[in-house]
Amino acid sequence: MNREECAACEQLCEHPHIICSAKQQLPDDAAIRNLSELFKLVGDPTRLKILTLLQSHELCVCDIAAALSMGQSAISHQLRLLRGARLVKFRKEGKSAWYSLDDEHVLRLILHGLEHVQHD
Amino acid sequence: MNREECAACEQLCEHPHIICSAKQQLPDDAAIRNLSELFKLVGDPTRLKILTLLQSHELCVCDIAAALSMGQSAISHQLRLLRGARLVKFRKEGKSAWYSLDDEHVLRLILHGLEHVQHD
DNA sequence: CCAACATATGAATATATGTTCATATATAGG
DNA sequence: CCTATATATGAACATATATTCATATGTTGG
Repeated sequence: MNREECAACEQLCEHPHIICSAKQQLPDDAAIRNLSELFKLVGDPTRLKILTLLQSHELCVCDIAAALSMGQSAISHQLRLLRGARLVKFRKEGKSAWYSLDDEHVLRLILHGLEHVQHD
Repeated sequence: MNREECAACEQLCEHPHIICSAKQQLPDDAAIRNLSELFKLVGDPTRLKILTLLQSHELCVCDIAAALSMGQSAISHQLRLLRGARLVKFRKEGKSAWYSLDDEHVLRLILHGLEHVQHD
């Protein structure tokens, strides 16, 4: 246990031991930031639907918009966020942009969460 | 493939087949809502830290606040959200409230996400 | 009963976020 | 070239959200 880290605890509350041992379980700041950003991205109904739509075929923007009955612009904005986090990738073909999942990891995460939601 | 569902597609865009087959992969609305709420809850740095803090010991509110260097009120508000989604439970003992994870599922989901974040 | 303490909660505030609208860019067809 | 189409993007707006402050509730010890 780190002495300096505990110094603050002892003045502020009653269980410095517990606090310090719990703190060691915390991932570092970068991991927390990245992880919460990942979950936040998947934590929006529109983006969640986009990702599950893409689970087997690539789709172009207008197809996604039509499938979700939403405007093209809204979808495009969300795709930008997903692209930025490398959750989706795309290829251009003529006027169209075909989007697909960038790795299967995310889909597994979603399916994992789905089990959780459907089981309880 | 559902005829009625496809009717709209055919007027609006170019690939009705793809759209309709992609749509079938979508979980129902309730699942999407629950799933995105779950991910949204975990998609906040403070709540993510709270949940990982709790992964092995129960903790009282002031310990969590001290461990995260945050105000008691902020933690209490977040715990309420986590409680509402049954991600944490608590027991009262005298003046203190001891919080713990309500099931291990969530923790596994978080660790799963952590792999994703740390691997790329 | 009173003071000290732990927690909960409502109101207020600042910030983040999702969608829409208008428009820009780029490509294909005539 | 000019038009139609697909996509991207900036600005604006409405809504959601996280934290803080003040305060309420409930418990313990004197």
